[in-house]
Amino acid sequence: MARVTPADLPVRDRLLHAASTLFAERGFAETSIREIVEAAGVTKGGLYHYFDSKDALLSAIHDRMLTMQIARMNTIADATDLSLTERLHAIFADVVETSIANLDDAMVFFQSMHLLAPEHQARVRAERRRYHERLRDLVAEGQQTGEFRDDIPAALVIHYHFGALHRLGTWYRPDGRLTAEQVGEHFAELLVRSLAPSNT
Amino acid sequence: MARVTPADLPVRDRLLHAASTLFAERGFAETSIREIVEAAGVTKGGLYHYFDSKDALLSAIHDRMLTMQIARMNTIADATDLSLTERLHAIFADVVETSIANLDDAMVFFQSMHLLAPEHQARVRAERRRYHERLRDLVAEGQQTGEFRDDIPAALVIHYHFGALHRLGTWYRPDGRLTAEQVGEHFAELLVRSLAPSNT
Amino acid sequence: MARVTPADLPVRDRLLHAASTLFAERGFAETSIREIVEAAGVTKGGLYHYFDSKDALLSAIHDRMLTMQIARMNTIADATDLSLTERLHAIFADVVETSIANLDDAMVFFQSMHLLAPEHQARVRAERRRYHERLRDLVAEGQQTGEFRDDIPAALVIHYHFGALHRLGTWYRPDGRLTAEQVGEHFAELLVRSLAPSNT
Amino acid sequence: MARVTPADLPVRDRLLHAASTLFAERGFAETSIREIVEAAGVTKGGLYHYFDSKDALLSAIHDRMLTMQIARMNTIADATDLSLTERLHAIFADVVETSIANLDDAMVFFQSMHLLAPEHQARVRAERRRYHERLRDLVAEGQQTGEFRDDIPAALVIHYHFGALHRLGTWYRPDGRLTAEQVGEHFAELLVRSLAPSNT
DNA sequence: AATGAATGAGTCTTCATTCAT
DNA sequence: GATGAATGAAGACTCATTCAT
Repeated sequence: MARVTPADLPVRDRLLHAASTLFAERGFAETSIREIVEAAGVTKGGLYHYFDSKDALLSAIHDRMLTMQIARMNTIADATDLSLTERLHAIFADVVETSIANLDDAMVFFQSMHLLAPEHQARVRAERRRYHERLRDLVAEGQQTGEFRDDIPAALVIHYHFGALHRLGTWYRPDGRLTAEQVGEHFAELLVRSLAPSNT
Repeated sequence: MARVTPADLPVRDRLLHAASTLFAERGFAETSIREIVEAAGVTKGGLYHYFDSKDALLSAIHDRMLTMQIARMNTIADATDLSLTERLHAIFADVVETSIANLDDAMVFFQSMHLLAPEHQARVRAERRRYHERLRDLVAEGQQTGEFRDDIPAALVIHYHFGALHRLGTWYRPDGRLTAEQVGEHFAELLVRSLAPSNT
Repeated sequence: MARVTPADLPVRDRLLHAASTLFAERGFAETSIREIVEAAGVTKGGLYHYFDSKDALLSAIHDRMLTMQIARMNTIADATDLSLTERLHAIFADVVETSIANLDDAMVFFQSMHLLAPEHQARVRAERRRYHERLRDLVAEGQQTGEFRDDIPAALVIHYHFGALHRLGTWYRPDGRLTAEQVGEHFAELLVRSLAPSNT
Repeated sequence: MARVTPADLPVRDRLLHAASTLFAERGFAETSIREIVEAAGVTKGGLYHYFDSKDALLSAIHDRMLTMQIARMNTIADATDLSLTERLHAIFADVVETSIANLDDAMVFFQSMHLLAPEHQARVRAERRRYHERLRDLVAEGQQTGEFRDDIPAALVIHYHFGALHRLGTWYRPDGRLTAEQVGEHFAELLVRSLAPSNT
């Protein structure tokens, strides 16, 4: 009877919350529909009333994250009154903070893209690619202006630093020493410093 | 009848190779024993003659990677004639290169530690922790000597940069523009530069 | 498509009936889940909707018998207006009759206690032991009053006569010469006569 | 490496001994060939050199018991210088003692006749039937002479008392209070007393 | 005589999903 | 909107047996 999910939320949200928690904890394939409905305090039939399939649950979690991340990134990237360094710093610190704030969703998002149903996966991958490309372009722009070192391909730089983000869930603990803000600040610092042109 | 695995290897090696490829491609849970034995050109019973369980297959892959990585890292870390920067650079470039050289094994290793059978997992995690701690200590040492910036916790620095390593498999393609050596060099460069003390 | 089981019973009962028949006929280990569901006219998934495992099916059959036998025995044993001889006679005749009336269940019960899951087995054995002890005490009491011969240990006497009961299924045929009542009467007669004190 | 079987016996006997012990302990179906060869300190191929199949092992155990029991019973039954009561007493005491002396074989013999391969089973059943019929005839003869009560069918009497024999293995312990001789004596006593004509 | 690698049919069980109510 | 009984395909694993050496 243990309810890991707030009982006052609408049924659909309870299901999403339970699914996100369980997928993050043990993985998508290792979580059964039975476990999700039990955690959400709903029956099997109930789940299928709101979601077409187990895949649909996963898709919903992805959509939620993707929409939010794209919007926030674009907002900051559009702030042309800031330097490229400042914008990269702000974007990365922000995505780290919001990922920690929604750690279950974020980990599901980062680690199970390949499990999405093919057609949904294509869409998510496309939007994700655009996200990365926009960041890559910021880096490339800085490399042309001399603000950033230019001896490392911009795309690789983005891959590199987003790797760190994707693994947050394996070591970050909300009750640990560091706040989300601090981690965001540290990560962003490492990112921009790694792009500093050599002194010579 | 499609054989994705060299037919001249001993059966046990064919199985390990097939398992590694498939686990890396679609994940452990998403790969069935049937798929593995078909890829290896062996029967189901044959697999269970060499491995006690699907978990044992995963464990064998982990052991192979773990042993190699620890040995290589220690060798370089012990080279006290090199500066800390040089050693960190060499270690990271090396682990990147060897991970790319054994990309399937490496991705399985990095992404499915949590799926290992409990007792095996404990052992792997312990050795992995020692590995990280040794690297963290190198960073901390450099922070004390002033060789590295000291405003970011050493442990977080290690988590950060190994995140990039863990995600290699999601974007690196052997037939792409960059060789393993180049990626190793770039990654190591980003790592050591990110630790450069501020100029002020 | 051969249905050996009444089609009008609830699914759970059909499964129990089919399992009992097959376990009695060929043994627990020699009966497959597939055979049970085919005999019950149900699908495999259906069985697992009602029973957690093949063991659970066996346990359910045991519980049914155990509960009935204990209740009936206690009722008769409590009838202190009857002599010990009369009570032993009545108890044994009754258990023989009810075992024949539920011959499949009874044979499964008597012959496969050792196959029960450990924790269930412990409970069943404990209750069975109390059952035997109560009967043994009736015999011992009669040995002290002189109603029964006292040159043979009471516990051995019970083991002896219940052996006969346990093997009923190997020779009794409902369509044979003897009714359940007759067998019960004969068995009880042999039991009480074997306890008669010697004439000297 | 635990060898439960005397190492100095010929291989064939080691295998029979190991099989008998394991079949008696956990049942035929629950014992695997692997367990037998490990207990006997032999390889799988070795077993199949001496026995055609798992069934053949079981058959060999049955043959051993059957041959012995028939011979001993006939010897005593032929002793026409003894009364029917004396002969029945002697036969039953003897079969109890020899069953205890070879308890594993005996339990396998009594409890797994139905698992024999069909053609072997037919032969064993036929011989077993003759064995029972000869005993039944002794009882019937005594019923005609008035030495035994005649209100209970002779065949049922035999079924009854051999039931006790078949269950010996479930409660008899070699290290318990009673010797094989004592149990044989007690059992035979219960048998002949149960056949005593009524006093009236 | 003996080995042990290899087979393949068969076992129990899980699970996402459907549908009559 | 919601239930939960029922489905059937698929899963990991076991095991008696064979056969080249």
